[in-house]
Amino acid sequence: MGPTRHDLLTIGQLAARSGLAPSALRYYERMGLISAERTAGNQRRYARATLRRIAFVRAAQRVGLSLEEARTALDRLPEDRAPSTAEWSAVAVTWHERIDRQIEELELLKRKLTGCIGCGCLSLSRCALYNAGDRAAAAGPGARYLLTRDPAGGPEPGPAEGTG
Amino acid sequence: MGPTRHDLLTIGQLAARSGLAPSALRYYERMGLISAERTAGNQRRYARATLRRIAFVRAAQRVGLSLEEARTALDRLPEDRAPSTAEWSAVAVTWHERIDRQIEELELLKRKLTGCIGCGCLSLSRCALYNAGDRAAAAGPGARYLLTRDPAGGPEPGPAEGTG
DNA sequence: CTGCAAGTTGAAGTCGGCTTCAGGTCAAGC
DNA sequence: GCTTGACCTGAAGCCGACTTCAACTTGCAG
Repeated sequence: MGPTRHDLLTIGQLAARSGLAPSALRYYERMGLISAERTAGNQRRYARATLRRIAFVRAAQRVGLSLEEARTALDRLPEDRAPSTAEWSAVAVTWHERIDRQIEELELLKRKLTGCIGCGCLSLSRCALYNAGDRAAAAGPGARYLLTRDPAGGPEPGPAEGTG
Repeated sequence: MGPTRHDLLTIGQLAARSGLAPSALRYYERMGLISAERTAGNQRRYARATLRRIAFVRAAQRVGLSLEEARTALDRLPEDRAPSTAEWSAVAVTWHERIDRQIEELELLKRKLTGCIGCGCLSLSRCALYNAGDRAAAAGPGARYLLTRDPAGGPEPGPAEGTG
């Protein structure tokens, strides 16, 4: 028994339940994150499991993954049922590590910043804050930061730290 | 005395010393972050203090500020000399707070993630990770994270990698 | 004086994650 | 059967922080 008609959601219903805009859902579909059946009239109808996939994607984003990375991670989980504890915990542990790394780097930044209060130098060659020689600082065009700002504020992509 | 000719840097020299591309320096100028004198032939010549301004901007970016915010912060520091300890510490304290907030949110996220390992639910309505009711989660389209990704050479950030 | 690297400009392109728009179609209540 | 609102599509726009491009000018070594 596949999903009955009652289990299928229109894009509007899915949008309401997931908190995402219909346009975002269509975008997710283009990105290969979710999929939908179609009615005879070509309208999307989503299975309930789609809600779980969306939950996963949103969680992945919170951890700092791009949609592309989320898609990769998603491919490792079952499509039509809730992941087992083992399956989910494998993912969660990885995410945990990511978060720890991010926190670590922020701690480092904080320490350097504190040092800079003392030195007041702000020179390119000497300032520890500027020269923080960690991966984040040296990271190429792919490097991004996960930054939280006040909701009232505008969007805020991280520094591009591009080296060329 | 003002800067002598020897103290003035071409855009290429400034780029080499700051690690930024010339195009980025021109962009910073358009954004009002730095400025330059011009030669008779209209080429930019930068005072050495510009290096300090750039250092400040890059540091600001690391803390998660946009260039616009960096400009605002920059306006509070002296243009032609190193900031005093008091001046710098006022700025640094603010940045410190930002970092602390970011760390706090990551810690929260981590706790929720840990909880999710136990529950394995990943349901939109119940998953604490998805529903993390803090500002970051609730923030609309403007919400962004400051995410550190591995540079090209680094270890794979692949989710769910070999942790199972 | 010549030759060429390095500089100049404005305009357009890039990336990610969407939103918005225009113009047309579908589903369902009355 | 008609109306209305939800849905469809592809294309374009948006944000920030840049880069890239084309076409042209400067500055300096030889």
